[in-house]
Amino acid sequence: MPSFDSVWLRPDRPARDRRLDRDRIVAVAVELLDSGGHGTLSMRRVAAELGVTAGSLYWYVRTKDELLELALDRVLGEIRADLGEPTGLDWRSAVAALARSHRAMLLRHRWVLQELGSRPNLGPNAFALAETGLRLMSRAGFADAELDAALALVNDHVVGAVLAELAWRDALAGPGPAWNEATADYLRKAVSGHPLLAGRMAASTGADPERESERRFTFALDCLLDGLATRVRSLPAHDDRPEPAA
Amino acid sequence: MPSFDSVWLRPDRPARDRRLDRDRIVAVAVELLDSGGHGTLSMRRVAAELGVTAGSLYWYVRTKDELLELALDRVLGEIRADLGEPTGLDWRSAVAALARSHRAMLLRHRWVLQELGSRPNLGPNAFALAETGLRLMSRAGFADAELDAALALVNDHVVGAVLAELAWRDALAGPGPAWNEATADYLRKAVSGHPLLAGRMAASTGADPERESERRFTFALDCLLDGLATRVRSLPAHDDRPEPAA
DNA sequence: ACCTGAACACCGTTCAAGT
DNA sequence: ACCTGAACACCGTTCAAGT
Repeated sequence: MPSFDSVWLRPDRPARDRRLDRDRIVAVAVELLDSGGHGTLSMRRVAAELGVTAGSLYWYVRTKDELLELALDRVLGEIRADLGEPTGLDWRSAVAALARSHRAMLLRHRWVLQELGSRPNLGPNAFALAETGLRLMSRAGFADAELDAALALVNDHVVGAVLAELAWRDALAGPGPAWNEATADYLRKAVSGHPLLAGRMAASTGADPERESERRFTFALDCLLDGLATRVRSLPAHDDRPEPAA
Repeated sequence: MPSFDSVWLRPDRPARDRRLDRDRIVAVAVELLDSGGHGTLSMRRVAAELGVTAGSLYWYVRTKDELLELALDRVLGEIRADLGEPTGLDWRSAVAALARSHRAMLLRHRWVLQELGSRPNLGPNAFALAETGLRLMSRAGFADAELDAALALVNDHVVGAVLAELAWRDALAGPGPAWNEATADYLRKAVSGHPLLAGRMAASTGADPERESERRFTFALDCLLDGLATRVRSLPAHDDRPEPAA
């Protein structure tokens, strides 16, 4: 157990005569991650991109892991926070819009999912995003323990769905140049004992994977919101003042 | 784009006078991953554990990534496949049992989630698991496009929920020795503009995180199954013969 | 205060050479 | 056929020394 000493406890150093700051470093890191995933991110490469030596980064950031933490929070800021304010949308539409914005961000930055599971997320944008979600669920009529359970239901599904989507995206792009005869043979044999799976695979070959993903996401979202809706009517309409502290 | 040349296309070499095989290598890899995550898995370490040099592993496995693929499929085999056979359970209970078994595996092997998103999963246990899930959903009354959408809904939620759970597990263990005053200060300030979040955090301090996770998982599962149930009655009861091929 | 340059202890992977 | 041993091209991180 490392002693609890998060990046968020140590603010950026005040500017003086230097050539670096956290902001520029994080920007380069996000760029590298976007361009080629974790494989293309190294301290040496970030430094090179900034015209500097690797060691100098450690003046601003304690470890590579901290840099990833900062990068994660930065892209979390891309999710629509305006949905927290009253928008005139009914709660289902608002929750769906937040989920779609969340999903879009995860698809833009494919490396983010690897980060989400590895540590608690203590950046300001993470907190702001959570509050936005809680606001929507609160307006929907949830409170107390059900408030975060309802939000988690939607958030967790977005994350899980995009994870699966990313894993299969390239493969489902269909018989590209990489699909040789041996691959087809293996797949045939692998599903031979699995009739339902074979049926689904046959039915989905040739389908546009992007549209397919959209369809599934919409189906899932509808299911989730239906499930939530049955639990909502028991509660009176609820405004978004803070709950009394415990 | 690497040409498509999965591990699953190249069977293990026939046994002769050798000291290694895929099985032993994968077993050691899983052990190392379980004990300390990705950080403790290296080709050199696996080799050392087997009394061998790193280079020799490459006789059985093309890359470290392939080794991870094999390790993933191995632990996928720990999920209850017996639920695919008729059990006498109603479909909700059967789906719930599969989801719980899935979740338990992910919690036992915390490194698995990192693998799930990184590539399509072509191992035999992955296919068998998919067929099991499809069987349950088919018995529930789903067919065609809704068959895999329904399964994905449940699977994706399990994955997303465990991801979030693992991220927060240690932190929510509460004010351990690592929680110094600075951390508390930071958290207070960070949630100060977020009343709903502050309320939830206050309400959850001191709660047993394991029980809390269980509660949320159950809530979510109930929601999902309710959502699915409303879509199921329109279809006649359905046996699990293969669908006609396309 | 900020950055360099060199070093340390690791990696994954390749490949001649041994048996 | 199977494994060794050395090498290559990288890593993250540390730290004296420079400015």
